[in-house]
Amino acid sequence: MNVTLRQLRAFTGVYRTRSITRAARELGITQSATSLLIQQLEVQLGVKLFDRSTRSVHPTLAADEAFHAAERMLSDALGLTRRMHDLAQARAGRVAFVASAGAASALLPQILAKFRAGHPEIDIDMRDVAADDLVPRLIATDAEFAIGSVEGEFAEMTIETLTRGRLSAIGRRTADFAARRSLTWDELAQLPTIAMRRETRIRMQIDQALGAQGKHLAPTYEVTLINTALAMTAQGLGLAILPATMLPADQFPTLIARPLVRPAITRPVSLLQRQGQTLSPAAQAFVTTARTMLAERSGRAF
Amino acid sequence: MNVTLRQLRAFTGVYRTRSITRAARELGITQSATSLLIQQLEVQLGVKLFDRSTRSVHPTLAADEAFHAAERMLSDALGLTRRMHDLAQARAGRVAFVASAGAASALLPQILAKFRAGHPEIDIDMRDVAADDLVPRLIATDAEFAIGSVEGEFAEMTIETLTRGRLSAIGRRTADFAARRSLTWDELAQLPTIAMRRETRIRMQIDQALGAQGKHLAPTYEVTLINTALAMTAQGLGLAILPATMLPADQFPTLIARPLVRPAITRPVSLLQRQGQTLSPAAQAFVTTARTMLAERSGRAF
DNA sequence: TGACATTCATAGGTAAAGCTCATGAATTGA
DNA sequence: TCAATTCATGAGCTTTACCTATGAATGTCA
Repeated sequence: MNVTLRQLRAFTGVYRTRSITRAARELGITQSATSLLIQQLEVQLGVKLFDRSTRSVHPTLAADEAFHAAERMLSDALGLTRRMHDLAQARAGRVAFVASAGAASALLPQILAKFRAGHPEIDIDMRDVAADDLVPRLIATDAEFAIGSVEGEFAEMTIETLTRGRLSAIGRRTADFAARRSLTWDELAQLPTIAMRRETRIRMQIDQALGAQGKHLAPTYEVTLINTALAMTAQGLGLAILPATMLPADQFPTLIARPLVRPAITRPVSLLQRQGQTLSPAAQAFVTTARTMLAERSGRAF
Repeated sequence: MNVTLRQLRAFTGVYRTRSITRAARELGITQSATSLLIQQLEVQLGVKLFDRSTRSVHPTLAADEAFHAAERMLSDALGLTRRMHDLAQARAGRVAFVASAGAASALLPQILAKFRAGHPEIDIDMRDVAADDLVPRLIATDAEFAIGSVEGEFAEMTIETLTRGRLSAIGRRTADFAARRSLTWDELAQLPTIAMRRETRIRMQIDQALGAQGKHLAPTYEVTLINTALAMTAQGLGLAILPATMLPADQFPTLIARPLVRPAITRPVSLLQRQGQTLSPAAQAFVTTARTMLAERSGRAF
């Protein structure tokens, strides 16, 4: 056998109280059990720890030395359990994840704000990357999950769609535009539009979906950055063609989104995890927050 | 229940080897026992520590954190047992004791040298005090024992006589003097003598013992320090009247001691301990050394 | 692709440990 | 001197710990 924390607890108790009986009361066990624990420890360590008469208990010099080590181990044990419980309840910890640039700019700020409010002690490490890098970065780094738009399947990955962003026309809140419930792509052809460049993921998906229907998008402006498109829209240069999820409402309060139909094109916002790896409690809490917020958002019409 | 060191040992084993089976082998228990220990620990801490499939074991982030704390506790435990075993075997530690000035100067140097040779890692704290202070200092300080000449009994003290120093005449190794086996006090009266002053313990004992026989000591010289007496003797000024134990043979190689008889007066060299207090292993070892060396010495004729 | 080997989890039984209760011995204090 | 307190010990019971055996899943190699 070996030294146990029980024995050390009994030992520090007796050392501090100078009494087996009192220590036993503290520990919630009987005096005889405590007596035995001390005897065991003495055998383990090969040292007499207390000079005991039938009436009194006096620590030896060895006990003086052992006391500090014992206290340290016990407080380590307590610290460990406390820390782990904090982690378990997401009162502490760290969330590291990957987010595609689009999600990071439009969706995540609100989620982060809400999560922080509920879990102020949790460190957040968000790595925003280009869409193509989402999965590679999740695989290669210590990120626990990824949020972004991906198509298809990946080996060793779980993919869960959190919400779908409908491809929408985003424009200023004019009476005319606000009255519309949706626009068709054909209607859009008559209007000045701002779309992403052909190299971007979003644009590629649009071209492909429209092409399948024999249609074709001829935007007035083509840009690389989402924010540029939105800023131009806010200036009244045209309607931005983007997933509604990519409109940060607080940043562009004058803009509203109306879904594009015929065909309706949707892009998933997905949560990716490594298969067989449980998320840390902190990450779980974060994902839960994200799920609920995005589910609410899905309920609303874009 | 609570976290146990067993569980932590299993945990660090599995963490390092990434395998329950291998860890079990290391620990010398079965795979199932190890599996259970990990499960228990997870329950205790409220955290999942490993992502386990039927084939593999991967530490979680919580495990990464817990690992360091666990290792520290285990190495503390090992350090504690090692340190205590060292203490137990007197391979380490500290001996604090009180010695009367006489013992400290004549008897203890050799004992210290021998002890140090056998126990080089033990710190020695010898407090040399006047004879009257021997017991008070033992009571008041953390000294574990005292060595010196005491008469009578003391409450709460164990007294063990290690050797007895016969009151002797100490003189130069002349053919004449060396031939003598002993001297009587009456013979001494004819010779030049060097004795301690009347205030000293030794002298008081001499005067008392002689007085009981109607005799009287009239020394040629009276000094306070033993060393002075010996130095004077070495110069041939007379015979020093001292316990034979107080002649450090190596310091005064020219001097020899011959017992004084009619009456023979002896002074004990005693070991004093607090009753009911066990000595530390280091102190025990020291006392053993002292006992054997002084016993040998008693065997020799002074 | 299918047989095999490896690995982890679980269940049942047994050995060991841990605890309580009861009792005894020593010491303190009234 | 008697009562009260305190520690140690032994008997008996309960809980824990462990091992063996077995099952389920997964990776491996022909």
